[in-house]
Amino acid sequence: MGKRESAVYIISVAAELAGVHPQTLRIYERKGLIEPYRTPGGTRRYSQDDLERLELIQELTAAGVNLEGVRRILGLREENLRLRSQVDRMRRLLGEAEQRVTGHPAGETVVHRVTVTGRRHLPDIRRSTPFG
Amino acid sequence: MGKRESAVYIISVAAELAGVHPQTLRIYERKGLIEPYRTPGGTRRYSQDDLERLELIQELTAAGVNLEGVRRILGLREENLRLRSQVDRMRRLLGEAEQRVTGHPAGETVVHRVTVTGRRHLPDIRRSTPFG
DNA sequence: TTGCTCCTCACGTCACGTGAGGTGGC
DNA sequence: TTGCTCCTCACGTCACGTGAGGTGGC
Repeated sequence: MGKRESAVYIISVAAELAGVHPQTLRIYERKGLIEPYRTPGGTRRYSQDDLERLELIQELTAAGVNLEGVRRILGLREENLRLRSQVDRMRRLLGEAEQRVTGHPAGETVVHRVTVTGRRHLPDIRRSTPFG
Repeated sequence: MGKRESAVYIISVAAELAGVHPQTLRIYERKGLIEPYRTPGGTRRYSQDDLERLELIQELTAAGVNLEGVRRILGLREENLRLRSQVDRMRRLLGEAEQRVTGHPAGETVVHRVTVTGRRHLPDIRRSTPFG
């Protein structure tokens, strides 16, 4: 969060863009929700990523989540995204592995074949619904 | 939550076991954190699963998360656990698929082989750290 | 100097836990 | 009847956002 080059917004601008009080941004930082880059002089600089994170924070607090809740939810969401992309990657690898065995491209049938051979169900990721 | 047979604790007992006020349990229910079984007469009955969920809720509120935050965190955690077990299952399937190709059991080298053939990294699940 | 930054302290509002008060069925 | 249940309403505390007040560097 807050790479030197991309951190371009001073706190008043970031606050205006996010629609919050500058002091609110300082509170968010103290509570560990966001960590803007600091210039050598000690002033905060917010990046575009920071602004997107602020938008998420706004959504959650508007929905009634307090700051400690927001902090944990952001962490869990990140972890969740990591796990999702990992599942996607492994699903692709399984398709490729099957193709090497059968000699033709993987389709829906591949999932079935792998399932049968492996004696296990391959769960449908589309079932997992994102939260909040 | 709250299967008929396993829901054995009346609210006063559940509250005592969870270390909270009975009225607090009613609040948790109104906020959608927990849903005990109801007898035909309309009284609440809590199961062992409910009590474990209450313990989680206690941990989170003690850490300063408010009830809307708890509600979402519990949902995200569940989803997270589902994703983790899905990754585990697919990892096992990949090992089995590789064994069929190479003719010998999968080990650390299998991960490497699959990675090379698939031109992608197989992320290490042990990297993903559980949250709060 | 002006307008920003930094910080801390104080107030108002709201969420939530506790408790009281009044009801009804085993 | 006693002790539980159900519900709603009220109060106290705390978190958080807003704002003021005083500082210092471009």
